[in-house]
Amino acid sequence: MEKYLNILRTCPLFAQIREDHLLRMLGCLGAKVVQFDKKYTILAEGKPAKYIGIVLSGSAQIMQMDYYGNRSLLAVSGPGEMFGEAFACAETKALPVSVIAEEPSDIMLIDCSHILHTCSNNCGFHQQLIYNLMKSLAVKNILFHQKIEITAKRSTREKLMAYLLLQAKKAGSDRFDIPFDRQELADYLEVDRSGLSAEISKLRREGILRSRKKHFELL
Amino acid sequence: MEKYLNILRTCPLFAQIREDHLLRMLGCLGAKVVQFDKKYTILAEGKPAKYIGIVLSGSAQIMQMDYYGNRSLLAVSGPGEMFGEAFACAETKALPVSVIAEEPSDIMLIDCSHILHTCSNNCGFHQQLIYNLMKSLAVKNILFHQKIEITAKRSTREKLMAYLLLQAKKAGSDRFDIPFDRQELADYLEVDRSGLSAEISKLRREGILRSRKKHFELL
DNA sequence: CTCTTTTTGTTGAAATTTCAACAGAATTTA
DNA sequence: TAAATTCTGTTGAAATTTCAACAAAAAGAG
Repeated sequence: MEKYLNILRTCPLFAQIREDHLLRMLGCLGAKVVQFDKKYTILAEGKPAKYIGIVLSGSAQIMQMDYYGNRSLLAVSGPGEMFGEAFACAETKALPVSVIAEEPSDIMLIDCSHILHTCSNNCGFHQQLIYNLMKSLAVKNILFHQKIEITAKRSTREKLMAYLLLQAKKAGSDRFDIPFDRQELADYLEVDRSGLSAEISKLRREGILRSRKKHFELL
Repeated sequence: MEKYLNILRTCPLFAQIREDHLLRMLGCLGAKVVQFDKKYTILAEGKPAKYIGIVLSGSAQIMQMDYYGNRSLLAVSGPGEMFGEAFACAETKALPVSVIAEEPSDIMLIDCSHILHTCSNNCGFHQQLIYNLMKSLAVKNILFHQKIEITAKRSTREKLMAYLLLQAKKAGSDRFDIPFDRQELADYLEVDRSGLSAEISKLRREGILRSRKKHFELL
């Protein structure tokens, strides 16, 4: 567990928690670490939503599929980031999403009820954890909000530009890499992949951007 | 303030708070009540996001507009429900949405920093409020999630049916009323109003539903 | 009750998206 | 390195959505 301390320190769930307390706390919470190979399912749709996941290495895609295979990519969590906490905190019966390892990943799983329902030795840590969860959930809300703002646009071009402008702003530069390949970007924007490729080419021809695979430059 | 107690009791922010403590707490939090006429702006896009709003009577629409007037309706809060808490809790600089009174409404506004940063007399209430906020944010996350699940569908018909099926499930009956008029439903589903009307007519002709204004019956 | 305003439904044309199929590039595997 | 697989860009046809304009219905105002 010690080898993960550096990454756990960056996890917002453990903000303001002293490092020497962290290890003991993990024991108290029953945290366990599981390794997943590329494309393996970390949490499966329909299963009880009891776990909070923390990416220790690799990355996790939160996705949803409808009855006829239309994939919707909701978010991607990288090292130090959490997933599943909204469903766990709301004590949802069945998970409406699947979480997939994008690459070989180490994932920490914590049974959320251990955080929500304070243990017998009413340690002050619980209060901090709940505060941290509240903060994280607020931020997640805002991320969802941004996704809605982007996908609410009516055309592929508008969605794409809204997304790229946001990425540029986040990167603080007109040159940046996105974390998606074409299919994933299409799934995130909720559009057709081939139409997305066509639109990117069009923007390139119009001199609005330059791009090569995951790298983009806005001109 | 007393006359609002009945509705405040139903607000998830005050879950598990004893009624006799509630009034004092509201004073401590600097809660104020403001009345808004129909279509008036309760919170304006771009302003600092410091307030949590609670609908005491009437209802509030959370909406967003892009540069060319495409409206997107994110959510509607009715009596006892909160709005703006995600932005306030995340301490967002500028509000990315506007909140509009759908009808004449009484709204309670609470400066969120009074909840987040515990006051000198470190009352146990703060802990409960933060726990309640955490729970509410988790639920809001799930609501956003449902909206994404609906609007991720590719056609007007699929979006509409996904929405109606969810409403039917929520109502526990195939006959139910929706809280939107046609334009609002179109704004929520992120589709064109006239196309939505046409689709509803088509579903009616196909014998899949019956509807009159805001009332729907799935057959 | 009448007049005005708002809401809803219809329509056809224009624009866009989706779909399916394929070819070339890039990457991975053996 | 060669072969196999995955990813990306292209294309044209079919399906859908948006847009604009209008008429009918319903709701609100005086």
